[in-house]
Amino acid sequence: MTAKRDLDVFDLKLLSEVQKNAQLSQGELGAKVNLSAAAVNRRLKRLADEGIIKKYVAVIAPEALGYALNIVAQVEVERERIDLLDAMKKVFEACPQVQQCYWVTGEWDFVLMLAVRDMEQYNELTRQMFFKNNNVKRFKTLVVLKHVKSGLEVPID
Amino acid sequence: MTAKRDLDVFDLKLLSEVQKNAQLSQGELGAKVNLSAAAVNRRLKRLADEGIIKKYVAVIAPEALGYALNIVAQVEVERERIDLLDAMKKVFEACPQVQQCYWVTGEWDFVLMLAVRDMEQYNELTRQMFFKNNNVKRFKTLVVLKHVKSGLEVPID
DNA sequence: AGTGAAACGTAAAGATA
DNA sequence: TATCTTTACGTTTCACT
Repeated sequence: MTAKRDLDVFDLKLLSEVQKNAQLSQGELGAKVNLSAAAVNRRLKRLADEGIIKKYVAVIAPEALGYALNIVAQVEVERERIDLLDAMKKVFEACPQVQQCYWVTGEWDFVLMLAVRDMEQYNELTRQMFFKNNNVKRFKTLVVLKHVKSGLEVPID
Repeated sequence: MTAKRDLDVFDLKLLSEVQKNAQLSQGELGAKVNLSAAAVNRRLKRLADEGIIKKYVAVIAPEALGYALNIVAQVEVERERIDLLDAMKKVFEACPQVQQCYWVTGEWDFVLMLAVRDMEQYNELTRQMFFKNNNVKRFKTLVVLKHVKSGLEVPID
């Protein structure tokens, strides 16, 4: 998260590759982008040091762990007092079943993506996070029928 | 995606670690879960072979590439004919700015998470994907003010 | 032309699988 | 033990004097 440098075409190609697949060796990456393994190593290290590569993670199949159900929940709050909002964010953030939570403008205040075992677990979570919280004015549930696309890949032009 | 085996406590701990940080060496992972590096190696390989670990990826800071704006778009379709839906899915899937797309029940048919450079790019995308498509009945835009939480981590009990 | 910074490739050393 | 990563070293390029 340090300097603001311009990324050249090698950096962009490397980022494009590793955000799709971080398992290639630096030698293999080098072959793809026309650089030596050492150059790849230096560039990846630099990109990580600068915070451009935030982390490396394994992506797990949720079904394998019994988390086959995804739900989009939209939440409107009663009052937009900053301390109340912060308290809600903390609750959402701390809940392992909340994979993603966005604070948004528009008709709703929060959009959450949840991964749950089943409807019963979702009902329980709504009780905990929504009904119990008297700053939640209303919420709406959208059940995911199918993942058309899911990832965190950033477009690289 | 082969066998359906029961995951033991070591597997679960390993999955929990690598989905947060896939950069630890197998030796370091072993120290965390009380296993030898070789055992960690065998287990990770097996988890990958079984499709439980789907892939390893680098997570990139979108701002570093000029993608500082996220938008949740909700779409309702005109007709739920399967061929029309499939055509829409293909369009959403193929668009690099669409990070995630879910087919859902309820008030809307699709929920999309977009990463765009600016509002202008979003407007352009709505023209391409929504206005041009006469199976899109209506859509609603929620602009993300803040990422409270974002990831693909599966809860591990 | 001369100097310094940045980045490369090769190759050896060190760490990991 | 084989492979991959990291570092050291000498070389190239380029911007600026």
